Amino acid sequence: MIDQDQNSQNCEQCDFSPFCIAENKPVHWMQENNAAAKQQFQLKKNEVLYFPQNTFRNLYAIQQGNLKTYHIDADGNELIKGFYFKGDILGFETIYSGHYLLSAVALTPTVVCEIPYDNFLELLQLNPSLQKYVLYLMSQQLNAGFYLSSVTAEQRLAAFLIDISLRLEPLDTPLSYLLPMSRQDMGNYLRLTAETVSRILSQFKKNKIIMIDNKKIQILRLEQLKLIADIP
Amino acid sequence: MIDQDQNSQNCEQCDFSPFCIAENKPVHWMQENNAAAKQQFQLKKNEVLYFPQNTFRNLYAIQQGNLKTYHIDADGNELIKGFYFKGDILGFETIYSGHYLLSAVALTPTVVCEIPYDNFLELLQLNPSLQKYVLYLMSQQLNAGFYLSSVTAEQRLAAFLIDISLRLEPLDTPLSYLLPMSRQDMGNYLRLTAETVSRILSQFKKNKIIMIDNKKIQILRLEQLKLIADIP
DNA sequence: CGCCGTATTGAGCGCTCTCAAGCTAGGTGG
DNA sequence: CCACCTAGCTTGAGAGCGCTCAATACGGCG
Repeated sequence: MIDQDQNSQNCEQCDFSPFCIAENKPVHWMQENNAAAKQQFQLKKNEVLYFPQNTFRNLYAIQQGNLKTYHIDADGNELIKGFYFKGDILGFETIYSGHYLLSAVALTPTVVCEIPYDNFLELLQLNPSLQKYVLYLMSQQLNAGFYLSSVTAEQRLAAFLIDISLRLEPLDTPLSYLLPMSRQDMGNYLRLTAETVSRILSQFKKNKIIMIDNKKIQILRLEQLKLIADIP
Repeated sequence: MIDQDQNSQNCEQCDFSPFCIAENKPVHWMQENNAAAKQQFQLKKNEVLYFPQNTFRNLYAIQQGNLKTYHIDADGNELIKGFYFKGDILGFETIYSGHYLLSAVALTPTVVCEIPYDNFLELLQLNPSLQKYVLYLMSQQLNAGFYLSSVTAEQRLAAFLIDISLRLEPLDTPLSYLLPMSRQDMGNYLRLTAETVSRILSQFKKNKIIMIDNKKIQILRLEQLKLIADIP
């Protein structure tokens, strides 16, 4: 829970304020919770938002920060299903199963707004433009990680760097940003080992396609990277 | 276009009859098209439903048959994004981009019903239970092919065989069905070559985990297959 | 400043790919 | 009806990409 001022400040910029701000009177959940801040959570790095097998009740809108969703396979490998950044909605994939199939964990300090699914449905019914937006978001998530089907490690990693650059907020320079996840996380998402990720990043750096120093990265030759990634 | 009798016969069993049958009077599209059959298409094997870059206007409900969606990468490889069977809806992933990003092709003789997206939105707004069902379907598609993140070829193929068995209609015997796609298609979906698919199927057969004769397959030891696939 | 998780780099191995040669099944035409 | 024909499937041998294991370097945080 965070203080009211910080909350309302954030909410004005949030695409999902209709879910949180009491403009939409008919939602009984709003009436029971006269302060929207009550639905907001702050997560520290590595803190868990939900576990698999938790009963599905809420979607989560990311106000600030970054999360990953993953599950652990029989051999103990962490298989990352997706990364979620500011403005993304978490939990759509859970609707059909009724419980969370994955764990969701904060990669950095993160603020999320909890949206009870029942209210979500109600609000969609009342608000056609919001409904259209949600279909848009879900459609976008259906296309997430399309590059995972690429054959080589280089292709997938190149496409990944471009994907992240479009979804994260840039630093000072265009196409420069901070990777919120570890090499291991990148590998667990791209089906590569951390070593392979590191090796290919070094190779991109050597070829002056990117500048990289630990988490800080800048794409120097976007066209070249797109060529490798096989993205138009 | 097919004859009225055959059409209405099919529609009664279809979850999406609300989109097609004139029970829902307010949809002006229904009023302009007094015969639902006009929206139905028959596709022969290998016939194309839509191409990439075609403007997105319609969703497609599969009445009968099987399709694949794919795109061709820079090296000419066909990368298959998904297989779609009877009862599935095609086109959700296209909502956000405004045009079809993939090609959709029939694997076998197929019947689809065309659902104009504008009418779809209208109908969702009028029909809360349908809206819930659509969210359910999209959520399901978000989880499709979760096993593609598995590491080994055996894992992915084992999971694939189980997935398909659950989505296709069984033949005479439980867990026996006809694979609607080629070895090459399976490989293009699972990121394997046709040779590797063939080799592993032969190996499963040798180990009496499955019975397989060309397209006809029967799962003999489901538990064993689940173990390999790392599925609970 | 020292610790420990994370990242980098190297050497060797193995799974899957490539290339190639038979084999099978289903469709076509004589 | 059967011989052919072709696309798809199977199987084998060898090569290469990415993995495993290992050692070193870095960097964030106490």
